[in-house]
Amino acid sequence: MIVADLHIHSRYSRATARDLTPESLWQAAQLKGLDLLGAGDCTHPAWLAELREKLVETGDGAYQLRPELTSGPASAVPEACRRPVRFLLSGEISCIYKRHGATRKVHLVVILPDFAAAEAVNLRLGRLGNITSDGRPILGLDVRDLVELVLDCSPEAICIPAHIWTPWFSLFGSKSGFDRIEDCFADLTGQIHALETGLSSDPAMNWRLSSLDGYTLVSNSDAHSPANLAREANLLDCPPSFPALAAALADPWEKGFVGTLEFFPDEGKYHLDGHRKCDLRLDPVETRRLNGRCPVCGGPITVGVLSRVEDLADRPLGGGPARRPHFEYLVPLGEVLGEVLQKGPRTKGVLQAQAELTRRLGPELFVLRQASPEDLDRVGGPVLAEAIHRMRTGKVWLEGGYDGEFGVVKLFAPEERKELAGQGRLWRGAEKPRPQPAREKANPAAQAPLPAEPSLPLAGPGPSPGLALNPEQQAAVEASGAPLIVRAGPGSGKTRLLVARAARFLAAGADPARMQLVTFTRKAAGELAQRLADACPTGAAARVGTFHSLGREVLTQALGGPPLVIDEDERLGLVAELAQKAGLKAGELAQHLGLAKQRVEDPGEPWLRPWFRAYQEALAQRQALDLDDLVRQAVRCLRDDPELARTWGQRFQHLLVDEYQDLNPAQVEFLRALAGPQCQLAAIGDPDQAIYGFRGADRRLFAAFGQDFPGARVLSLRDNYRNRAPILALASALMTAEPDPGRPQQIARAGDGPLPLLATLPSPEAEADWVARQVVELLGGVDSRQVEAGADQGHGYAARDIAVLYRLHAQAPLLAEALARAGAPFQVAAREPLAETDPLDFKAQRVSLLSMHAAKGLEFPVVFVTGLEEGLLPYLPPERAPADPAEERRLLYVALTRAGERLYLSRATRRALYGQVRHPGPSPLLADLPPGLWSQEAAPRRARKPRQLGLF
DNA sequence: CTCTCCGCGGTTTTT
DNA sequence: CCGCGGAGAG
Repeated sequence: MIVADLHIHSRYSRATARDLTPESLWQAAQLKGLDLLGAGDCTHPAWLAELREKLVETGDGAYQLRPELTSGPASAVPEACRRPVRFLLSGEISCIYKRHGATRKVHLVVILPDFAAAEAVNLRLGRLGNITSDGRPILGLDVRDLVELVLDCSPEAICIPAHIWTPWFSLFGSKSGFDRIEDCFADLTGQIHALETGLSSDPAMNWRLSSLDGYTLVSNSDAHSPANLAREANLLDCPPSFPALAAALADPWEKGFVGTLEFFPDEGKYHLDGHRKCDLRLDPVETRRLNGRCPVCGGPITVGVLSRVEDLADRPLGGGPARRPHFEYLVPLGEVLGEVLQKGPRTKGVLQAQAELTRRLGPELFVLRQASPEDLDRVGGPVLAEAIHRMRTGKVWLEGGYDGEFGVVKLFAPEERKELAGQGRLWRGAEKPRPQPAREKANPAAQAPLPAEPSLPLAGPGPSPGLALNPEQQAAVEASGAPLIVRAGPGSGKTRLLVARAARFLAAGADPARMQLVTFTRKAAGELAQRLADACPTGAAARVGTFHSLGREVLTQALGGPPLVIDEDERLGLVAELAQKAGLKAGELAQHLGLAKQRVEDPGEPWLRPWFRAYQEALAQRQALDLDDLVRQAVRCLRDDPELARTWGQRFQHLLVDEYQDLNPAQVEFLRALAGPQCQLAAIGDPDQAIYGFRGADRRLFAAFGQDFPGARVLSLRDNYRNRAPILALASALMTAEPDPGRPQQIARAGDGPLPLLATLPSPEAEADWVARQVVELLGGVDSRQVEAGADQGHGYAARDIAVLYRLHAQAPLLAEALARAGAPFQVAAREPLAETDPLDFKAQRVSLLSMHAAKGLEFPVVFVTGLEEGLLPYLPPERAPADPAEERRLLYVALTRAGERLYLSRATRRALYGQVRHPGPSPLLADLPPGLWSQEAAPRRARKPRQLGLF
């Protein structure tokens, strides 16, 4: 018979002992009596490298410590404990993701056959998230997809859902788990053969779910220090190797899975229900009676494992399958000796006694399970013999753990303990106390079965109710007979309106080939096309494209073939050549030429004209155009060729233009040429969200629509369905400083919410830490330490609900580091879209870090807007022209209105930019936010120095 | 062709 | 300050 502990951690995991090395594990395994040990944290590159260096293959599917590492003086193992220790490669991965509308946090233990498999898994995981910052990586990844990935890398790999009942991080957890395994693993459910019951439940509790009958129930220590190894473990009657283990887990009765060594589940941290903060311990019946609400603080009670088992059980107390594996309860030897000696379990006397016992009798598990009463008496004394007898027979006092508080197991009654304390001599030779049996540990769930109350899965927000429109939207959809421009603020249903209008005219018989929707980006075009297809699934789709694609089409006809467009590198090379001749910086010339190209006419600046012409000539020599020319030259061709102008001017019955505030003069000219008298032109946009002036967009064209398209009708959408009232109030207040008679007062239709919060931090590092702390709290904690530190109950937000915005990409690394340290899954929006994405590209379940510009058009329930400082917003580049302050105000407006429910603002009072340390005051834009509309974070706690976790 | 060292420039971004 | 690109060496 061998004893196996398959789930532990290394020193690279959070809150673990620093002395967790392969050598110390080898030593501790022997002192405990383990034959087979999952080495843990195999997803961490540094730990895996260390394992590769220090372990060698045994040749039969396991590893062992290099012989030369077993001889150091520090690794002395008493003769009585010495045994071969086999290692396997194992690890635990934390998945945080949204599924069926609710946030899920599920931990998975993975055991891999060899280093090649571990490295293959790490390569894939490394692309999905940060696996270097924590031995137990936290990934924004559906655990079903993780299983697929692991099996893809290594078909023999063993996947075991970890501590399946803990409320916060598990398959069946009350806080973020599932009710059925199939709901979690879907089509891959069949790949799961074993479940880890965790400290707070024992096999008997699990037997009450007939749905678990087919699974092997395993127990592991989840140790964070060598001392905790084997506090739970598995008994196997098979060789200590990977293939034998895999076979035993898949076919326990035939292949030698014997059973488990267990904590008294009461001792687990989440056995009962309750509130640690409120000092409230409840059993499931009481929780029911209180309707799940804490009578002290009113918050939801943390529902423990016992309750959860009751909820999902379909068998009565004591019920179970016909055939049940063996299991036995243990109390760690340190705790037993602590009671015997009336001292704490980690005190010097206890440690000495423990060392003496293992030296003279054998490993801890032998002492606890197998040593004869006589031997125990001889070495430890009668009190010890009695204590262990009671443990073995289950005659113990139990006080259930709850809400992260460990439970208490006592082998002696209080009055016995008093008696013992008076005796003085407890260790070896102490008198045997009168045995006074305590409550027998028959079954932990000593309560009457509870009436089953179905726990409903959280319903996500329902689908948007078709194309239901408010009266203003309806008017904008119907309007015809004149050019139309609609001013549509954030969250006013801009896209819905465009789609509804197109659908309405298509339904009325408009020719789809003569209807064109125009956007700026291909992404926007794609989304619009999709929405339109959804809205009118039967009819032929209208044309949806970008200004550039439309320009290309015109030019193709004008030139009798598709134009050749030079790519960006080529263009920059060309400009650089010219710049050298001109004695200018390449970047500077490129910018001027680029801006000039936003207009149809050649530039007016005399100094620029020759270079502009030279540039155009160079293009002509190559018979090529640049991207801006697609629109500009199309307009010129339409000007010069009446026949072409007629064709295109008559072509469209409907033109629908998105983001009109971002147009440049060339694009307006283009529209004028395309919108003939028969054409219904409808434009939509929001001049308050015009943030691309720096690349030639001219928001004044929005107001000038009436001049460019005479007889135009102007409408506004006032209802805002996105931003909670306090967020909208703050954003609106920001814009009142820039008066605009045409601006409608938006009406908050999304309901009330918390006030936006501004935090002032001493440094960018502290700011990043603050953001990370808030994120962790919003996620309800990403590890148990945070949960136990009272990281609130969470708010039901998933990582993908949260965005962190900044003015400069240079701010991103610190924020990313802080989130990585905090263990929150995140992604940084790349400046350029990544050329290659992983083929197994899962829907991102991560916090998004992106620039305020990149956030345009997006929305998130929770938004952080960082770096609200003098010099950063509005941005004042050192030694350069300052950014347009009005545009920077609109940029902040865009940023604020990305937030649906919660808005956090932050600034640092020290910031180093380009090597210069500055002490900026608050952004002057903050002065325009009336004090009543936001709250301040009072004296933020100073950031703790983060412990260095990784080497990478 | 590849490596290293030095100097300088360094918002925001789409086609 | 620090990353990238150009230049010069091997």
